Amino acid sequence: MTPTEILTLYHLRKTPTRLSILEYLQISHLPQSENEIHKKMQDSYDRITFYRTIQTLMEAGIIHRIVADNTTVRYALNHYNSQLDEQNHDHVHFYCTKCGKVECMEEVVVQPYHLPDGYKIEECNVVVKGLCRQCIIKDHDR
Amino acid sequence: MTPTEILTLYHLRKTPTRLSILEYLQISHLPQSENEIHKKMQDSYDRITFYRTIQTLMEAGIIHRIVADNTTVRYALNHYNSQLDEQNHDHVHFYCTKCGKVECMEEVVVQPYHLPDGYKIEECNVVVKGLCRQCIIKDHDR
DNA sequence: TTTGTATATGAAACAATGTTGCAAATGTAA
DNA sequence: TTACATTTGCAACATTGTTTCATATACAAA
Repeated sequence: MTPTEILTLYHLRKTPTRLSILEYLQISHLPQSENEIHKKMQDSYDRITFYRTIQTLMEAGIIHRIVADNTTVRYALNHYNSQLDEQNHDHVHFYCTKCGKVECMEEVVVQPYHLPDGYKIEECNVVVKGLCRQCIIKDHDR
Repeated sequence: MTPTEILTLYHLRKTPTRLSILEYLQISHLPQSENEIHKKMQDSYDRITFYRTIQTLMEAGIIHRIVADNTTVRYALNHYNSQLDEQNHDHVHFYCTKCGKVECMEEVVVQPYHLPDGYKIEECNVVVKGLCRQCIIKDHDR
């Protein structure tokens, strides 16, 4: 689905900032930070617009925010289960403590948690921290 | 264990800022934000010292940081299993999306996750978001 | 194609949080 | 009491989050 098609589907206006962010997230293998998105968009970038665009896309359920750390925030497209036409972002996120890379582990599903009576669970975020393949290899070389 | 005893145990100097933060976290039922700690410490508070004290206490394993959200960071004392004298902060954190409260759910243990070969897991953070008892009750009243 | 209008943008202005370098202050061991 | 390694607090700055409001724009309807 193209960025234009996505915005049409969600009844959102096709503004340049929205289209640019969606385009960039689509071609990105990994979740991207504001800074990384900024670099790609160059001059056409305005922080306030970025901020509001992110809000809009998140509220619509088009993207999700990954908070890996108190200083590490990334954004990624939601993936859809085409059969159910339903959102499927109940996956685990991986954060490499050495290189700072963040990954959506689409195949690793979040376990259900039970809280004491009286709590209502809406969502569950899981961030697994450790070393990625590349960083383990670099470690061995030393 | 008193703050003084904790710092002695970890071979850290007993400075006023460290003692104040530990004292406050000990009497706090819930994890506290920098802002909340700041209010308690009043004039004797310096942001840079706070920042570095938090680093020191976290590195020592005395406290842990809970990142519930990109704008919600709290700190809490680690709890110890007195029998094993070992750290036990592999618990789930709850974040109320209505009142912003954060809780350590000591009794809800983090499920083990398996990542593809090549990843080395060091730590796993779980934040369950939803409504707390009080906010559910308030919701019903409306 | 033009136009009206609800929506989105971007400037200004500010709050909160994270971070480093460095000189002065201080905790603690001798 | 002293010596010194450690810690503090100031200055200075970077990043991120947020609101208000006038202007610009997307797009539906004429």
